[in-house]
Amino acid sequence: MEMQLYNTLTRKKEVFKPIEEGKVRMYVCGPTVYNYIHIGNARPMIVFDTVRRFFEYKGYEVNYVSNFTDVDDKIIKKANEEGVSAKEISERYIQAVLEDMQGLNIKPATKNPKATEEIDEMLSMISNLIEKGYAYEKNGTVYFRTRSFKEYGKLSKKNIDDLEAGHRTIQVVGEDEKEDPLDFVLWKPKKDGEPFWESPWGNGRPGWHIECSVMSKKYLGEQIDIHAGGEDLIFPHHENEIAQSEAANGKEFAHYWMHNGFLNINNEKMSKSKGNFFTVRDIGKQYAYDVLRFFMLSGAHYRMPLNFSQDLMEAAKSGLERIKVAVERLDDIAQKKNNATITEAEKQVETELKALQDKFDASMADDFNTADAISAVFEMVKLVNVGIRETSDYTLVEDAKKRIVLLMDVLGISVEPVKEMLDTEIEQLIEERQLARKNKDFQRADEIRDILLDKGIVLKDTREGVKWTRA
RNA sequence: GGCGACAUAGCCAAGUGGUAAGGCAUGGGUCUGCAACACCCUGAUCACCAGUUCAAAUCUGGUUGUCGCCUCCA
Repeated sequence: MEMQLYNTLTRKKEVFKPIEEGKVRMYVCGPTVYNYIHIGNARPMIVFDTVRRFFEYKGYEVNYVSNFTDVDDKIIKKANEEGVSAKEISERYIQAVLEDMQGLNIKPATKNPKATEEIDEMLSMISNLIEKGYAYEKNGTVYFRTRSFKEYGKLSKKNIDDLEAGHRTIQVVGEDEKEDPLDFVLWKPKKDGEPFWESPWGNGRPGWHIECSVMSKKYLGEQIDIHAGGEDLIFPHHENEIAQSEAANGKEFAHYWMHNGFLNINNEKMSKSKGNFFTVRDIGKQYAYDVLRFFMLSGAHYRMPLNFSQDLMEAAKSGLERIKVAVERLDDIAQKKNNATITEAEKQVETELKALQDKFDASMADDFNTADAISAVFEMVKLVNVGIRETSDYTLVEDAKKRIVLLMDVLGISVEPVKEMLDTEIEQLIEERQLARKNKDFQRADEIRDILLDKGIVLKDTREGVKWTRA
């Protein structure tokens, strides 16, 4: 199947053609680890993990690299505030990010390089850029000579002269020593109390942009298929990466640039000052992580802005529940292992399920239209709710269930019913209640239901028998 | 000032030339001892104006409105 994805570089949807047949090399800019990640950080993680899962579902082997920026002004600031080392801060939050990602069902990357562990390669690329005349050193700082890279601005579609005009009013430290205000830092000298590494230009640390160029090259090669991140990274981060990598390697860096839209809170940009700043953990206290993931994938196309609110999360929660309940029902019916003849109507259900899976695939293959793909899943749900009965042959039922579970897995959401053993005490109470109901002793039956409710067990008398959930 | 995006039912949202997917909510119904859950059914001519076309939400031009980037930021 041909896959199309929107390439920021060309501002068009393009047919995906991998560098190496059957393989995808993708790099996703990861977080700077100075705090717990917020739900805005979670969007690219979820979106691009889903991109990866779809490629894998289609048989591609994906080499997925995503970095941790573990040396940075914000990390150092936080370390100073707490009176601990920068390393302690970054390690603490890398651990936290990994936990959050696991909660969000984000597949572990093939490699999560850390900037501080790749310093040698950074020095080497910087030296290379200096040798080729693309960079220069002044008082311990190495700058990239922006105008020397002729294609600068090709990703963000910025005119280099407009940029310079815009910058004129902004005085940055070190501005005077730059050859050109547009030049950006590859290596900066250490200040007191900052972590540093030795370099030919004195002790210091790398600039932000060079990290990704280096880590991408080391783990994926000089040319990669997809480079992804939030849309705010287009300029200057990704523009600078292109300049560095293409100047150093002499070939096109990434074929496809993918960017996700921003997440807003109640239609406003999330910021600490507005008090609408939520970490993934904050939300996790109120909603299951899969609800957040479902919300991100169903609420809007990945390139569009996505609004976050309590109401929208509630809607996502209800919608996901609908899918889960349908799968649970199929699972219950399948357990019965009915052997029955498959009716014409049921054959039709199978045919339509197959068609809906094709619809799902087509939507995903069209620039990862997850919202549209999810609508196909909902159509499957309705189809099986109506078309599959208690007495249906179990092979049919299992097939239907597997299909829905599979597609939801592509989206990184597990809808497989979780089988939990009830405590024997609770089990006995439920049995006793069933007996009471049978004898029409409804007073006792309700009493038992209340007892269980106190323990957080909600009973549901469904057509398939008594079910329970934890409140 | 430069670059760009968006405007579809109460809400979210898909759809880029052939006559409006899906979800949430609402209302109606089925099931049930009751309740809860669940399930089924239920709604829009697509910001506005002009144009192209046999045909436009979908293309072109304009208007209005909302938003993003241009500075650390997913």
